[in-house]
Amino acid sequence: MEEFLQDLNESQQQAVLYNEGPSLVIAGAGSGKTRVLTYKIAFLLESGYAPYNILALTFTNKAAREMKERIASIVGGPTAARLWMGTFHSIFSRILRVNADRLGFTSDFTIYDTSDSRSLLKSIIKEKDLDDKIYKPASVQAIISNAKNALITPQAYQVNKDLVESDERAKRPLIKDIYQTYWNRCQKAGVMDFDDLLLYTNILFRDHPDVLERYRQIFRFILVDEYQDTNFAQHLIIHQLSKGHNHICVVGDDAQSIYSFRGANISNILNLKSDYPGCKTFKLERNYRSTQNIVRAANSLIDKNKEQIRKQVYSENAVGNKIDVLSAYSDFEEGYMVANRVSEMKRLSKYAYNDFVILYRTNAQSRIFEEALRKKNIPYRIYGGLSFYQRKEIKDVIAYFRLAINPHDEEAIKRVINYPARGIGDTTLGKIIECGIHNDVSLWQVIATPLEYTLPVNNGTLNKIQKFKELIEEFIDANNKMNAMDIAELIIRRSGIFTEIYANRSPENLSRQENLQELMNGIQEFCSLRQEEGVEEIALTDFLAEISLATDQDEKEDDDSDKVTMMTIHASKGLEFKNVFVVGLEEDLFPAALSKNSERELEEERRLLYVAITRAEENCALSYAATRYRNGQPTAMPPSRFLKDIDPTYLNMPSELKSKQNVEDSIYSFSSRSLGMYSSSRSSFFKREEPVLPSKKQDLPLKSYSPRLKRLDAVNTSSVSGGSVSITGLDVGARIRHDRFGSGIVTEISGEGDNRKIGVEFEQVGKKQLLLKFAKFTIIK
DNA sequence: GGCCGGGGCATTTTT
DNA sequence: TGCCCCGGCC
Repeated sequence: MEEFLQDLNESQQQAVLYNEGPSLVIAGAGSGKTRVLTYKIAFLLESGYAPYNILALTFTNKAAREMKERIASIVGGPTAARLWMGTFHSIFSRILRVNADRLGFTSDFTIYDTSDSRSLLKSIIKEKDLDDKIYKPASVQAIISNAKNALITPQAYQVNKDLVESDERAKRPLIKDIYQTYWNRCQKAGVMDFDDLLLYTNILFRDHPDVLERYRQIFRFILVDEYQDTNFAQHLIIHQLSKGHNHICVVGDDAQSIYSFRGANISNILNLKSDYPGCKTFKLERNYRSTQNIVRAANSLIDKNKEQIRKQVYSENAVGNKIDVLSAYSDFEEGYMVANRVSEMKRLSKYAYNDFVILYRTNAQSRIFEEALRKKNIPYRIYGGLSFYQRKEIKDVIAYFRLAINPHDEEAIKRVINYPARGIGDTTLGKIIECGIHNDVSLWQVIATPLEYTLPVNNGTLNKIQKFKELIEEFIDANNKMNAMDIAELIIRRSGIFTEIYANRSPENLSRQENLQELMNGIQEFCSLRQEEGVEEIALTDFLAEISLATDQDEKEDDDSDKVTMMTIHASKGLEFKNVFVVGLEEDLFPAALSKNSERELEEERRLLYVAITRAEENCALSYAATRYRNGQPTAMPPSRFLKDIDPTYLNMPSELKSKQNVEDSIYSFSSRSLGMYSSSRSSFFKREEPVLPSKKQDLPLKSYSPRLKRLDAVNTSSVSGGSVSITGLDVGARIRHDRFGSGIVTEISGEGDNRKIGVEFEQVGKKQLLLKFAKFTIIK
């Protein structure tokens, strides 16, 4: 440990060593926050805490994975693996599964992602004959999500005057009913959405003190990363768990709180002291990332925010260049200026394309930079877009997986009841849904026993439904007997998806085939990882539990080619680049027009720019355009007010801005749904009488899975090599090249027909099993 | 079921 | 200006 401490500066050391009571570590940008967190955990382990007594929460899978790896390198893999480390959602979904019976769920509940819940809301709105122009699914979803994050159940919502009146004012009085219906439907279907995972955890702890007490005993030390991004539900879970021992350390930076629109509440960190009396604050103020000019410029900007914890972030790196402010006539020209600068800088210095990032406020801005870079032959990559698990073909397969585990899952049923086409169209589905609502049962119950619920369909349809039911039952049955890999295969084959997707070699199908292959590789990798950890039988449930909470946010590690990066500022949090371009610094774009309603949101926009600037290690440039195509129209754009917020000492201003003051001193109007709207019900949450949910007796042992699925490739490459057709010349000893795994030697061949697989010893990645049906590789000799 | 065209729309998106 | 969704049509 001694030698580790030498890696830390004074304030980092203090933060690591103080563990007697609650502490808050304010970690300025680039101040070595992760290092403190990892060393602190290592230190706790050394001071006698068992790994399974430490709970360490992060917001992203990626952060959890990285921290786990770093801790493993200090204390060893097996110890690190026993830590309770993961995202809020993954850790508490594990806890919910173990205690599901207390909440009227089974441990097999499935998880709705954002699009599932939106789709359910859509159908509810339709069923209620409401106008979806007024009850926009997305807005309704946001309102419900906010309510859940504030721990307001439908019952509580209905009696909450503020909320009900606010909805009435907005001419949407029925939101409370939609919420109630949505809630009931999720229960019937045995599913939870992302927000439910946190809300039900709170309900579990509130209504079952014995459970809370048990976890208080287990989690003897709690650490939370990125605390500025916690919402009320998360805050309360932590508060409940740490009550008593108060061994809690939260790390964060209020200046980097940029997710309030997702429910994050900056006051959680600002007011931490009142929640944890005696809380010690440590400030990590030395920035190791950026030049002095960049740090000072960023400081001068964030200084304009009222709501913040004051700190003195400083750098002892070189003074560095001033921040360039680039003024363009048009968005078009802005693209060219940036592209030109990239090539100039690359030519004049030793920079690689990887050293550059273009950060924008909205995804729509990327186009123009793409064009400009392409014209100059500058390679680039764009982050954001459809994640792997959101691709249609993947969602389809996963819907079947979900049904094998939880056939009541409504959205999964809707998705695949007629995919591949089996003659159960919208009309029939509509009847099934109606019948389910009428009898207060799940769709699956109607499908399983249509006669019992007098489903009004003809015999032909009844037959088709029967077939579908048998199919799903086959999967359920198989799921009880087979491991993840085998059942995944079975599902893909028996559902008809295989036939569908491998029917022809159209480009779309080829891409689907690749994605399907990728999914199988993902399961494969998941299984082999788990096997390495000594788990023999890997159930599909475990895989599903993992990927339901996986997003594709992780960066593309296997693409190490030299490219300029483009992404939104939000996506850039936590990353660093030598050279940063922050583009589109214009009023109504950055700050966004909608954020000008309130000072709060404006401050968040300012923090967003702070985050953007502090990504830079060596150079930073801010650009704006005087005109920009917006909604088809060329629009005059005044420069962003934020340009005035930065101390000009650290800027190279264009002469134009120096002379005339066209940054308007605008009058903002404050309005509408302020952040306080949910506050009235919050504090009383733990006292409120809630209808106790019916409980079912079912107890499952805690499954010990460690979430770490290696990232799947989300990018469509167009290379295709047919391994699925002919396998002549493929024998033990043959040398093959695989798209992903590189080259290797075939060491064994096994299985028959569709099950035929080969074992390959790859040079880079070691031994892998490949299903011939799916594997794409070429035989080299 | 798939294709086409019109209309509405257009912040950010850790799980 | 583009994109996405829906409705109408084959």
